[in-house]
Amino acid sequence: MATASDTQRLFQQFEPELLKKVQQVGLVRKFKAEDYLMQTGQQIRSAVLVLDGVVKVFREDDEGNEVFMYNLHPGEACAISMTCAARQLSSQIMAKALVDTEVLVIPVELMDEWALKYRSWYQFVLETYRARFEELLDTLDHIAFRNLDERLLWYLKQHQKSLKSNFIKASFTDIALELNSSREVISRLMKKLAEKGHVKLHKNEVEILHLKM
Amino acid sequence: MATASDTQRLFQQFEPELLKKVQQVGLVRKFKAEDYLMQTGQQIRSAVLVLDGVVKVFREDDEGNEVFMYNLHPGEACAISMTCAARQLSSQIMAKALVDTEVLVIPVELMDEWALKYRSWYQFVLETYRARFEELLDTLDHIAFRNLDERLLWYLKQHQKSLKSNFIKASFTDIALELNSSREVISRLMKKLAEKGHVKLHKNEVEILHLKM
DNA sequence: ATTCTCCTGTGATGTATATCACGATACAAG
DNA sequence: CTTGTATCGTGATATACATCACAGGAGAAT
Repeated sequence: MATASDTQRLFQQFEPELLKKVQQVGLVRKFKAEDYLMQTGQQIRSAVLVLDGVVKVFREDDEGNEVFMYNLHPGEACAISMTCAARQLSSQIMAKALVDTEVLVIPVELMDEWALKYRSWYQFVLETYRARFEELLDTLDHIAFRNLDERLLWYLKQHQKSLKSNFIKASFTDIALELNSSREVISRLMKKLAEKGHVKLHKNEVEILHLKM
Repeated sequence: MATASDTQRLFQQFEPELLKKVQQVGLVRKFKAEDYLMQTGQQIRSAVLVLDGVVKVFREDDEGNEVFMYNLHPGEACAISMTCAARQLSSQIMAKALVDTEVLVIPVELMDEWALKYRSWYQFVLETYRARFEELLDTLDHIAFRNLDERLLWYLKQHQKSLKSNFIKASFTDIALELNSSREVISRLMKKLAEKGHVKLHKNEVEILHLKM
């Protein structure tokens, strides 16, 4: 459970007055692992700041295929929620808690007000955009230029970093869905990684032993 | 050549005072078709607003492969330049004039000042981000989910719309580069499109006759 | 006119990945 | 224990696309 001092630590770049307001008006919402924070088509009415946990942001097409966009961690915010909120638009993306997660919800009306009033809030919004944009570009690079084996490695690294754990609880079917591939292919690639000693395979779980960086 | 009244028309959402300032301090820079406005690694010191022409924004990897991101049109701005400028970072992207182009360059110092002072500037920055982000997501969708034939059609449509012309001056080699494919493959796909009556092929030029939308 | 260079067309072949088909194993529920 | 339901492994085949090899044509330069 995130405390007031956690908030302070995560957003220490905020001016004291802004920080106080954030704590006053921000609504804390909790999500269990696997819960959806946002779904395609859903109306957005507020900005979302992550306090604790990890949120996977991704895109889904008509046939249920998905593309991973990026993970959000404590102290980070969803860029989409910020701009869509500002214009009352509906989201084109999905957001899902990877583990138990807490977020701070800021009503849309305040965002505009704060942007004009607090330099640190404006900077935060801008930095959020810049960071998400760069992550999205990184994802684009991988999809455009890399083969599946490299993308699988990338996937494993991302999860290791985001979850701060060497154990990834996911079936090959899950992983295949995230990478727009198929179970059989993931199975074969994982076997190769296991043979090279990079991972150890368990039922419904991949243990990361050592990934060359 | 873009006039003061063009600027006014393109950015009519700006408050009168802001518009005046933009015209006062904005530096007009002209680029010929094929000129680069920005290259990977280059330091960014200003925001760029497009007044006239079309600017292609794309990414390039180490081996010279590229991914198209989006085109910028009059009244639009480069999101990358905005955030990177704000943090004095270097760009990870390339920007190139597709036709003769005029842009308005705003020094980075003013961006922050204006954001706190003019609501319409802040809105503009936010809207720029939102729009570029969405376009990037669209691109991501195409690369992740579509086959080359669909992506080629998409490419043709984009150019038709951006250039407001049915004639695309580009060799198959150029197009292949933009789509991360190869000349031979584009040649075969174009032949199919020509057989279906969608395009007519000329030397170094593709004429769009009728694209199913 | 000759040569050179760039653009295009096309068959043959290679490679990465998807899909199909099937069997084996593990765990949960009855 | 039995049955059902996910999960995983693996060979065979199919598909999209890249790459190779080569040839013909168009325009620029000499």
